Formats: sequence, structure tokens, C-alpha cells
Amino acid sequence: MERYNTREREAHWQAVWQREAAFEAAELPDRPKYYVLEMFPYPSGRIHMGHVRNYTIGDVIARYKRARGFNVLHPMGWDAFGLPAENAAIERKVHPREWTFENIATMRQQLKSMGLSLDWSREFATCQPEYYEQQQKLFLAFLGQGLAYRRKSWVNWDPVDQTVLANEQVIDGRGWRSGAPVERRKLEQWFFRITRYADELLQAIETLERWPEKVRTMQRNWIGRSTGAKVRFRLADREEWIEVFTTRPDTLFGASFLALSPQHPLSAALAEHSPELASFLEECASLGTSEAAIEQAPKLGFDTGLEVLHPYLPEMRLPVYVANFVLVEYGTGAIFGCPAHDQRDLDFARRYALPVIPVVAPADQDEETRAHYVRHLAEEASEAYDGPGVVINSHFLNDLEVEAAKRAAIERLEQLGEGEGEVQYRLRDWGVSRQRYWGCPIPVVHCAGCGVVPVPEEQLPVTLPDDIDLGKGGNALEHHPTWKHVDCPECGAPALRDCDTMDTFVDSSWYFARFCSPFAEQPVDAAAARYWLPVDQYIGGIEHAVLHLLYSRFFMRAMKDCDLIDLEEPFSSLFTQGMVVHETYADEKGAWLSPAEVVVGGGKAETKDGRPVTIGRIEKMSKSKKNVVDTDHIIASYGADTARWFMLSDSPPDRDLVWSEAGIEGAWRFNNRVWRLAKSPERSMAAAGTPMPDGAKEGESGTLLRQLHRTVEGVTQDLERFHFNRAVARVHEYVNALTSLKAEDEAAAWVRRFGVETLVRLIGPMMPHLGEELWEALGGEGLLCDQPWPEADPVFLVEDTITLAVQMNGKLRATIEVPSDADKETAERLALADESVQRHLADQTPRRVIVVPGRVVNIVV
RNA sequence: GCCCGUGUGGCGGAACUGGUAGACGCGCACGACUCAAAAUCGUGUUCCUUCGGGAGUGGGGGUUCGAUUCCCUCCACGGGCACCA
Repeated sequence: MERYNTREREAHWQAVWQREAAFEAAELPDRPKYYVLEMFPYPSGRIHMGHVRNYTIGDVIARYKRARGFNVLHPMGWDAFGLPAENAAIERKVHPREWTFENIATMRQQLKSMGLSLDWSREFATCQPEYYEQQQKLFLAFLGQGLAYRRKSWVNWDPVDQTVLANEQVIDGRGWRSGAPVERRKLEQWFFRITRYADELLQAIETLERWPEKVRTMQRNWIGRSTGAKVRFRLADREEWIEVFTTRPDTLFGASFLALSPQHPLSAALAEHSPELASFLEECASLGTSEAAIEQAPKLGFDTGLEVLHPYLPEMRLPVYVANFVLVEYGTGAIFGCPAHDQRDLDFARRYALPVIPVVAPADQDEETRAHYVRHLAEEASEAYDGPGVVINSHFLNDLEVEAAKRAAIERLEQLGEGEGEVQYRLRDWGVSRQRYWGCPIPVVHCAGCGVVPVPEEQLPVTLPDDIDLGKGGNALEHHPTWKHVDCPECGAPALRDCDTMDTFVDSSWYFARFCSPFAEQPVDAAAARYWLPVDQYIGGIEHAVLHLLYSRFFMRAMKDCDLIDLEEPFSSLFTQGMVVHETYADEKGAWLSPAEVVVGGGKAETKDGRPVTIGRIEKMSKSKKNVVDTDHIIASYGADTARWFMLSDSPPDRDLVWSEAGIEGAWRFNNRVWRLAKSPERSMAAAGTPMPDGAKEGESGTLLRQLHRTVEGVTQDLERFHFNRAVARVHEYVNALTSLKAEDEAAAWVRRFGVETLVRLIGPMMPHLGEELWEALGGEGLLCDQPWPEADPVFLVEDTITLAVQMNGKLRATIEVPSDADKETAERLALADESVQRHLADQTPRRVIVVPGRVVNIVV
């Protein structure tokens, strides 16, 4: 039997699409646009199954929207700066640029073999000077607006590699590469003022209706808005104040101490005159920052000997501690401790024998219970009470509910001038400086006389030097003999370039906007951006739920404030797909085995030479567990369409997809089945373009026609809702019906031909190569990718008769055929007349009959 | 600890707004074709059953004529955040 040669035919159609420039987009103002984008890949080496899934989903949407008449933009590029390139350079002695572009070449080829409807004419890599020049312009624009600024900040410092580490690069308090204990250092760093938009970014989450609720929640939590008060505690004996932030001003009368962060400026100042404090601060700095270390670390403090005055009770004095659990980054870096109603404060108070003063009690306690509650909490409890209730022991706040007490407390603070209501965010400004070579250079010069001087626009781009020695560790740009030495653009005196590069998240925060006009002389061309943006459908992994997606939202606002774009929200609809996972295999010694080394069948597995294999957990594909399936191998064996079909068929796209050999085999069978169905001559010959014969609506042909239109309707709905697995199931059902159409008359021949043509149109977005192949075989005009989407004819969506379920007391007893327009009385009469119903009814009289037209008849006895 | 998800056959999963649970696929079994195998096609496949039925969507309870769907509660798994004052 003739077989479908995927390798040859898929390559053929890819070449045709390329030759015809089928997917190159242009701005066509009279047509509705649709911008679909998948998160662009980091060129790490090769495409993995996660990419295949991501780009398959995006391509289905792109091709479907194109068929629906949209002017589709579907571009691709490379997130090409980053640490792995530098590591490869060190390990393999290749230049990061060379390594990166080799990977890009490989991965581009792999993506092309998937048959994606991408506009390759817009391709760029973020490491190209043409791209990062524009990014440097953005940086300078931000600088001009006060959105980029410089300040000293605490960083994770790797003393061996001589570099700053991101939080994610610190594992159990040690540098991820050097293994050396990480130090806290204060360095001059560049920041983007994302906090300026904290409230706006939070508010606007409500408008992102087509984003997953999960992502919206994560962003809300990340921004972390909390309302409370700033309170000034005056130091006894000095005209100085310590500011604290609290969300519980209602518990101020329960305060028994103040605590400063070890990094609080006052802590450092005091340590200058106190060796004991200095050594305590050192101890705090050396403590691990890992989760485990934090969990186990006791609450330690150092009594500074200072005292502050209570803002409401000037006669009351509170001791000031430095405490290891107070974060410098949040609030003011200082807290007041209310042990009765905060667990951490209670732990601390018990350790240092500080007073515990209950000031909130659960409402509706009788006198005795309350007395017991207060005594217990004050004297022995190890758990603080942070529940609701009424305020006690608190002068003017007494008997108020907690929320009312907060308002009253703030009001009094403001009257006294000792504080005011305030909103705090967890969100901090975005530190973008990286002491790395392979990134976008920060376009400023440091001049002894003029300070920080922006590089003038005509001198951009500030390009990375090629002759670089990455072997020395630390910042290679810093070590470069000549690169950093320039004349100050303002005064002409010898000056130094900023040797830091930008965080790679900067590169990905605006690339989607650049795709609208990838070769423009400014970051974005206003007309192109106005036409294409926002991205209508963005697709990617949940791992970017916060950083990338939040930074991009920030960037659009920042660019808007620089008059570079007129947009706030970059992505109107977001879809986060699940991971591709696979069984893990281990041999008798516990060593991991790759799927290629294992033969699986009937729930058992062994190696190819017959040794026993243990089937382990299903996990994300990873090199370390060896449960990786090679994409090239799959595409070479089964073709891209089969891989795509399988990606869509088994699981809903937002859940994890279990890759299985059996699953891909099933998709392969279906691929061939459709090919044979459409290729068999008796099905494709007759009836092209002729009007529907009279008899087609009757009998077997009529049944198939109705199913055809139902399928079109259903698949359309499914694709709109990202229910690809259901669309696949529907197409399966439809193919089953189409194959079993037995009639041989003229009407059947016509329906068969029309049925196959419709099938080809429906599978086009999902299996595009096979679609083109069969479109051609059917004698279709032009390319399938330019054909309109089939329309369901409502006439065929209504049935003459419907099946009605008949229940007795909610249990199914029969099904009956009734005319689809039958009224309640008819349905009830037919149901009661049913033989099976009569048998179950015996002598009983129905007490009640509920008829839901079109659904069910329930007889209650 | 707090905040989200998710629990349905041997497996992946369907079931729109409370109305025939298990669509479709995988796997398995049997059959057809074949000298044989592969491929292909067909039939069956939730469990129990005395073949009348009965049970069943993580467990328990509730609302309803009727619950996978709504409410309460507990359990398991997954994810996010986490000394955030």
C-alpha cells in the first residue's frame, strides 16, 4: 500500500510556504489584525518538547485566526543574552556570540521543521547591536524620566567569582558555581523604578480578564499591597526618631520593644561605638538566607541600650533592639514589637523576657473567660493571638473592633504628628545591573567631574568588545584593557564607561513591541505599534507568571511616560501551557535510563538487552533524570504533524502532558488514516464544485451532513476556547462517521467529497502539512493556509427528533425518541407510555412528573 | 503557616448554564485479512450480578424531583508565596 512520506512531503510544503512568503505580515488597515506570540526561546542549544508544545499551540491559533479572516502577525526571535553563553565560553573556549548564533541556527532549523506559520522576515536576536542599541535608547529615556536611577543596595556577593548573584543563583547560602558562602555587600547599582507604578499595576490586574486567575493572583501577591501606618518613635534623651511601619496600629498599646534590622543605618552607626553590636551584626550577615536556615534560625536580638517614647504614652519607654528577623528591604527596616498579637514578636519576647501585653480579645467573651485569656496570653502562651476581636487595655481605643481601632489609632497619630496612615508594597524597585559580559551594556559614562553622564544618542550603540577574556572570573568588561576608557561626552576629560550590563529580563520586556517594526530607527515605530499592539494572544509557561510578565507590563507604562508608545497593557489575552512530562526509568543499580534504552509494554519495562527496569515517577523532562525525548528524532520518525497532533490530543493544554510512545503511535495512525481517507480515489473524484444533489439531506448522507456541521460548529468553539483535546476528539468522531458512510449513490458521493474537503480544512491549523497535501490532492485552489475556515450551516444543526432520558426518582429507566419540538405534555405522555417505564411503575401512580424540554423526564413515585 | 489549583475506568481525559457519567484516544481481549507476522479493518471493554438489577466521579454530610457540577467538612496530591511587621 502506498504510504505517506512525511519527511519528503513536509519539507516540500515548508519550502512552498517559504517561497510564497505565506506568513509575512503587513499592516493592512482595512482588515482586523491579530497578533499571536509565543514566549521567544533562549537559544540554549536545541528545541525541547516544551518548545514543541508551546509553538504548536501558538501555531494552531495563528493559522485558525488567519482562516477566520484576520491579518495575523506571528513572529519569532531569540532571547539571546544570558549566563549560559558565558559559561559555555569558559568551558569550551568559544566566544559567547559564536556559541549563541550556532544554537540559533540549529534551533531555527528545528522550528522550521515543525511547519510553523511564522513571519521569519521579522526575526532578531536580542544580542544584536541593532536591537540593544534601541534598548540603550530606552534606558536613557528612562533615565531622563527618573525611571532609571542609581543607588547603593545590598546584593549577594560571591567572593570567589567576584560577582553579584541573583537570588535564584544562591543555593543554601552558597554561590551556585563557586560553592562559596555568599556575602551581603552594598554596591552602587542601577534600578528601574517599577514601584512608581505599583498601585497602577495592581489595579490594572482587574482589567486582565483573559489572563489565568492564577497568574493574576500571583502578581497581586507579588506586588503585596498592605495598608497601615508609619509611626515615629522619639528616642529618649535625643531629638531623633525611629520610623516603623505597621499594619496593626490598633495594637500600639501592646508594644513592648522596638527592633531594627541589622542593616538599618542606625544599627551600623551604633556598632561603630560597640564592638559587641558590631560582632552581632557580622553574625547576622553570615547567617544563611536559605529557607531551611530561616525556618530554624532562632529570633536573636541585641539590646542597644537605647529607649524610645511611646507615641501615645510619653511616660512609657520601650527598649530598642537590633533583631535578626527584621528585614531592611520592607517598610522602614524597623518594627515595633507587640508580642501578644504577633508570633515572631512573641518568640522574641519570651527569649528576652520582655512584657507581653494583650490588647485584643475575641469578642463576646464573658468576664471570667476574658480574664483567663489575658492572664494566659500575658504569662505563658506560646502562640500569639492574631484573630479578630475588640481592643482592650488601650485607653481611647478600648471596645473598638480591630478595623475601627486601626482607623482611630491612625487618626490620633496624625493629630499628634507622630505618624500617618500609609500604604506599603512588597514590590521593590528592579535592580538591573549585572556584572556580566554577555548582556546589553549600560550606556552611561562615569566622569570624575561631571558624574554620571548619558552616552549621547549619536554615539549609540555602546557595543560589546569582541576581544574578551572570560577566564579571569568577575566582570570581564571591567578587566578589558581599553574598552572602559573613554572621554567624558560632556567635558572631554578621561572617564570610565559603566561596566555593568542589563539583566536579561530587560531584553524580554519589550521585544514583542519591537516585532511590530523590527528594523525601525527608534525602539518602536508609532504607526506599526498602533496597528499591531497589544499582543492579542500570548502563550508561554507559568514560570514567567510574575517576573517577565510584570516587567513587560511595567515597560509599557514606562515607555508610555517617555512618549514612546501609547499602551499600558501589552498582552490582552494570556495562556499558560503545562509542562511536557515523561516516566522515569532506572536500572537495577538505580542509575537513570533514557526512554531510548528501555522497552515498555503492559506496565512493565526492561532494557533492550533484557535487564529489569524500574518505572519511576512521571516528571518534567530533564537531562538529569534522562527522561528526555529528542524532538528531531520524533519529527524524523513520525513527521511534524504527528508530533503536533499528539501535543494537542491527549491533555488539556494548561495541564501537564505525559509524553508516551503509545500516544505518538496513535497520532501517527490517525495521520495515516486521514491521508488514506482523502487519497482513496473513489472518495475524491466526483462532485467537486457541483451543487448539492437533492437526496443529500436524506437518509445516511443527511445524517453525515448533520454531523459534519455539528463538527464544524464544535471544533470552532473548541479552538476559540483552547480546548484542543476536545477538538481532536471531535475530529476523530467525524472521521469515524465519514469512513463508515456506506451508501454508494450520487448523493453519498457528493457528501463524501464535501465531507473530506471539510475535514481537510478543519485539520489545517493542527496538521498543516497533511492539510496542504490533501488540499492539493482534492484539486483545491491555492494553498490551504489561505483558505477560509468552514462555516456551520444552522439548518443542519437542528435535528427532527431527539433522544430524551426518562428517569424514575432520578434513576435512568429508559430513553425515548421524541420530535425535537415536542411540548411537555407530549413528552410526558410518551415517557409514561414507554414499556420499561410501565414495568417499573407497576401499580404505582406517579406523584409528580418533571419535564425539562430537550433534556429529561423525571417521574417521581 | 498563608493563598491558589486538582482528585472521574487499567491510563490520558469528556460531560455546555444542576438533567442519559465515562465521549474520543491509549491499552487490553476476541475476530477478519494473511502460510505467518506487521500494517489495516471489525467487535467488546467502569465494577458487581442470581441477568431482574445494584453500586459508582477522593471520604463523610447537606440542598434538590435530579449533583462530577452547588454548600459544609475532612483527606490526598500539585503549585505559588513565605521572618513582608
